[in-house]
Amino acid sequence: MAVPVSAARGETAAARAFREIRARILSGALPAGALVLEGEMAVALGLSRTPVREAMVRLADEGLVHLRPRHGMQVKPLSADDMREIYDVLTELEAAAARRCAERGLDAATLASLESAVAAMDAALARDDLDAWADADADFHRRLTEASGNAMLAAVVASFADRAHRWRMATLRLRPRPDASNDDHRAVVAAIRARDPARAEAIHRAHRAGAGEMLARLLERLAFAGD
Amino acid sequence: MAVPVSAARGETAAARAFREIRARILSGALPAGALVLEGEMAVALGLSRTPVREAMVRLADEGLVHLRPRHGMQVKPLSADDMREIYDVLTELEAAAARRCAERGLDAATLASLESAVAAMDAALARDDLDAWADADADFHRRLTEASGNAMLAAVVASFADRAHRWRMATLRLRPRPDASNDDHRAVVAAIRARDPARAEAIHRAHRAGAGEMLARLLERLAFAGD
DNA sequence: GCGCGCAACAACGCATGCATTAAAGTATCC
DNA sequence: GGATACTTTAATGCATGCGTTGTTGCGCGC
Repeated sequence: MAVPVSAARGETAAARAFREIRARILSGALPAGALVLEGEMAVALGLSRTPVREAMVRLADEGLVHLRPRHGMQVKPLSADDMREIYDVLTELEAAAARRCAERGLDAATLASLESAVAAMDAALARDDLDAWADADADFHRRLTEASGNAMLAAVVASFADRAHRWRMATLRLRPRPDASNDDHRAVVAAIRARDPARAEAIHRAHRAGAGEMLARLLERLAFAGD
Repeated sequence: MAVPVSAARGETAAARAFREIRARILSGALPAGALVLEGEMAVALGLSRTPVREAMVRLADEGLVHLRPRHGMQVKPLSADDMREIYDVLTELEAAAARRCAERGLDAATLASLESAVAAMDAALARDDLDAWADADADFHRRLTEASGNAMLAAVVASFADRAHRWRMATLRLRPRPDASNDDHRAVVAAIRARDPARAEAIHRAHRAGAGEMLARLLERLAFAGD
């Protein structure tokens, strides 16, 4: 069973370890709090400890895990407060991205790509496919930040979205139907198209802040129920 | 000469390598564009390649260097546009931090620590000690973001401040005397003390945006002059 | 019966060696 | 004379081994 998982040609073992461990965390295969030893993961991936160790260091740097010498890598449990911190950062940076898009003005192709992402969200919701909706939603946010023209901002947002990803997925079916989200996104795109920076920023800020607070409260309820 | 530089007790070799290489980059001892092989750095630090390699991976993740297999680690040259991207992120996040400080209200000790940082900037400027001024300035920004109550935001800001650090230092004596900076900081602290979030955010935003644009233009002039 | 100390074990952190591979230099052919 | 192919060299990426260190379990003493 030490089959190298989907061995991409030319990919280094370290990159593969990073990608694979990250995927297992984001998918929930490695649940929050899980302790994984270097040796275990090395065997599981069919590699030696060296590339696995490198991957763990990178994941720790990105905030997904915590390294506890002699105890292994621990998948970081996220508290409601952590979620608020993450969403505060996302709110500020994405709202700024929306404003920048409206200021710069986007070309027709980029605008169309944003609108098609919203359309995908609508379609997913219409058929009650929440997983597809979440994918389309993440896609929209990614395209928006990339369209801002600031690649470093987009990278930070992507990293923070990663950290929150597990919990967004875990609460996907516990939260109200996200019809309002689709409306918000549509309004943001409209504001960008209308070259109205203040409106684009305000709508997106309210959207993210609201979503963050909702998730944080949901986590608080879950933690309470779990006790 | 393979003397382990300031070997802190209990610090792992990898941590030491990371800290030392980072320090050399920030201080300019390793100039932008410099190519350093794993083996060279390992000898220079009196370590083996393994911890050095780990440090290089981390530095690459943090955006300070670029890994070019067979060519070594290259200290990232920063363009004026890179500087604008960095400062845009800093502007958004620090302005948010200032707002949050004013919203939450800071205890007397934290407010005093911010004011003492401004006082240190004043004192440094009064004796024309620009290096001390830059240290005090960095200290102020660090304390402000940490006081925001959002540790993740503070960590991102610190990371981006690192990336810009080399160029701030390089242009320290080419820019106008930063008297206005001190005034801005004083005004931000006053707004926080007065619990005026909008004013705290607006002042700090203008401060960072102005500084970023000045630095970016300075870099453009330098690049032009360097050709 | 409880607490403290010691010993065995296991994971880690690092060094080292090896195979791979890309780059550079050289020689040969056109 | 120039270009191409081959050889050589060297840096990398990874595996492995060893010393260190922290932990856990057991035994002994109180």
